[in-house]
Amino acid sequence: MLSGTHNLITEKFGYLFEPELIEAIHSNMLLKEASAGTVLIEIGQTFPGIPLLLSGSLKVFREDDQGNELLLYYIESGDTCAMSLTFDPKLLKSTIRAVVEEDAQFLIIPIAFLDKWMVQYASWRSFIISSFNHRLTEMLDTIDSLAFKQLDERLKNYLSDKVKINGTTSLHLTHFEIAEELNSSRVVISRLLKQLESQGNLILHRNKIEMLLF
DNA sequence: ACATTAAGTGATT
DNA sequence: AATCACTTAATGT
Repeated sequence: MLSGTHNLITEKFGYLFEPELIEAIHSNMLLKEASAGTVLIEIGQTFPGIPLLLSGSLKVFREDDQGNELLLYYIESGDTCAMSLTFDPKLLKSTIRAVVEEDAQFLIIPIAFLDKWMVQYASWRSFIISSFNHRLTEMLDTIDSLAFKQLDERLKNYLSDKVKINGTTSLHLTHFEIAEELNSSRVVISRLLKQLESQGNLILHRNKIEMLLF
């Protein structure tokens, strides 16, 4: 009973879920791992179930009809993906793309249980509701970042998010990669970064940005 | 030494 | 803020 995965689940979710629920998760889940860069789900694909992230982090993208990517939010360990929380199996087509940011371990829980546990476990119900809440708040942040903030503000937010997510101030990124994620162009990003460098916020290297203030 | 790829820059829209 | 055209710098072969 005390397998490694069981402990892992208890460690991440034990403070939230009652033992019976942990037990139920344990006997119905699929444990998966994926390394950085792996595309977990593409737009239009069907979710096999809902994911619970145990370690690592994911980034979630939206894409417009011309194929432009836009970073929506990050998912960290202990989180689930609110976009996958549909109760109607017919609606389980993904409207987003999820890519592994840092090597990740996660559980897949078949959708059937999502519904069942909602009525069975109070802790599950509040977990689902609070992750909706959490995600909605975060989504509002990105919305007003898009609507009201200039690109240099978005870039600053992007960089400090990276520092937070990766737990390091030394970011291994090219200007081109940043431009893609913010849906801008490489030249513009280079100029803004140069500007931030001259303000003493960071130091630029090839393939690397050292963050000083963030 | 040469090729490739990342980053920097002035000019134009 | 984006794009073009070009330069310069870093890195791999």
